[in-house]
Amino acid sequence: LPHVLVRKLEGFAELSETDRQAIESLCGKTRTVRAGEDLIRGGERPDKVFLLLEGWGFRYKLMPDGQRQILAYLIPGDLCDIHIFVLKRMDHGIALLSPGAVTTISPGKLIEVMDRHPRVQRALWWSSLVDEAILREWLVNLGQRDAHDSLAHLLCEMWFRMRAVGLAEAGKPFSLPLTQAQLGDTLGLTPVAVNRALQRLRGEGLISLQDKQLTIHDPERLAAISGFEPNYLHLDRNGQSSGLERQTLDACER
Amino acid sequence: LPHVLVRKLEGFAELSETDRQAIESLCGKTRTVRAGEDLIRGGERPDKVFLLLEGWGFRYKLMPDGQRQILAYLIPGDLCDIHIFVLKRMDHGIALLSPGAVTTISPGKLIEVMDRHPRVQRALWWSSLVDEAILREWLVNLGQRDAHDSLAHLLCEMWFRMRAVGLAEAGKPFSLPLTQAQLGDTLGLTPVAVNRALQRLRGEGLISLQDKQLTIHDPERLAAISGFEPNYLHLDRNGQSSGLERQTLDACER
DNA sequence: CGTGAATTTGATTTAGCTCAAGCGGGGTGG
DNA sequence: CCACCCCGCTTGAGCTAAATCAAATTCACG
Repeated sequence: LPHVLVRKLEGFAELSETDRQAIESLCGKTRTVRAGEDLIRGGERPDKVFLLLEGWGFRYKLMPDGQRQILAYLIPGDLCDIHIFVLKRMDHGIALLSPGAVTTISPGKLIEVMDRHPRVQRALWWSSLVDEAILREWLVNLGQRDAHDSLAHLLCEMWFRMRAVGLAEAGKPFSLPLTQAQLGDTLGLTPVAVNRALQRLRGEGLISLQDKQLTIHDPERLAAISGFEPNYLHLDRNGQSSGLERQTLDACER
Repeated sequence: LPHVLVRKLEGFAELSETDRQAIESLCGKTRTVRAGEDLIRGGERPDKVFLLLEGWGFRYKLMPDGQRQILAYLIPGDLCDIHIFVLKRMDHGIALLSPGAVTTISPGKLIEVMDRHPRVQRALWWSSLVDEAILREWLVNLGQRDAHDSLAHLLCEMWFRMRAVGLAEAGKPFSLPLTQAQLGDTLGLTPVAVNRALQRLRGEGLISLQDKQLTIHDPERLAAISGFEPNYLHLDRNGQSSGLERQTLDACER
């Protein structure tokens, strides 16, 4: 089975066999994690990088009144995160939504691999740029779109992301292990607003969602109503993931 | 006069004299930019990096209906941006809010300097982590805080950022060249909601804002009501900006 | 089975939107 | 030099999407 991180990074850069081996050598022992378990909490000093192997995770911030804002979803292959170990303390927490598995990577080893394998470094860099682009698009969701449209947009995004790592295909249902309350914490809505928006999407024949399995019946229409433009995910390299400009690539290569 | 980018990066890492010279050598000829002028538009292929020398800039996305979401503010010393030249096309635009000046940096030269000056590279990396952290905090603003609190939070943030580059000091007014409509595009509010929230902040004796000059009369109270916690800006290195953990620093140093 | 969590539905309230009108000041052109 | 105009700010009066409150129903799991 192809390593989940290799698969993800191959979406961002062409990797050699030794690149692939280097990536695989990063991983330590895997650890299973219960649903809801924190990998790290806001304010803690991170000393290792987690790689999510199975299940979904999420970044979050807690408000003094107990409200929660979800800042990102992590799916298999995502690092949590490549670079935060540079900073003294986490400014947010990371937890699992569903039971899953992670492996830990030591910062030192990661830096070593990045030094020796520029293509890997570039792929990691790229991937963190995509994370930032997603954050910007979520800002648009919260700032400009109403409940119905922002939910539609989020579902489109998750479908594209899952497809990019081989966990979803056109026309088939895929796993979306989120409660309506968690969707609400993502979009700044109450659970009841999420419920009604979901009803409407179902009524419009756009999606089915039951038992945490989401089916998107009409991706084009769903994208159209929500203004979803997949370019921000930078996934257009050979139809999958975005390519580098040649000159920049060469420059990076030294 | 100390170079604006040097000053900013010194907030993130201790730099040697040669580091400082390398940074200054990056800059080409400066160009003045009119208020409202685009540096780059969404969808374009970036081929250079801009460094903002004077004035305020902002990142934005346009909606099909003409609505605008502001994604970030850029103040003197900010790069727009260090790394986006890796990606094929901009997924957002960058423009100036006020008349200003920029200089352009070639990607190749930047990569060369980063290779030769690891401390500079780390400072740039750090600074992009802070940008991401700001994005996360804005998400909390839009998702969880009401108009009054999110406006208060944003004003706190801008005060801290301006202070960190020496453009504001405690008790004194500083330049905030934003219209109420632009504040609205930032916080997902209409201009009239912004106006009323500003009135209330003024009425509470927290701020004065006239002629684009903002005075914060009671920073503690303003921070308290909005739940502002400056740690996400990672500015605590010797009271200014956050320090690296020793071991990580050494690891990065190779 | 039973219990707590997740979903659904309904009724009411409200923060912020929309629409609209007035005001002030700075820049432009006659 | 003045008149005009445009833009940003302010204020007022409804309106509406989503919040809040509440309860019923279904579901997952021990």
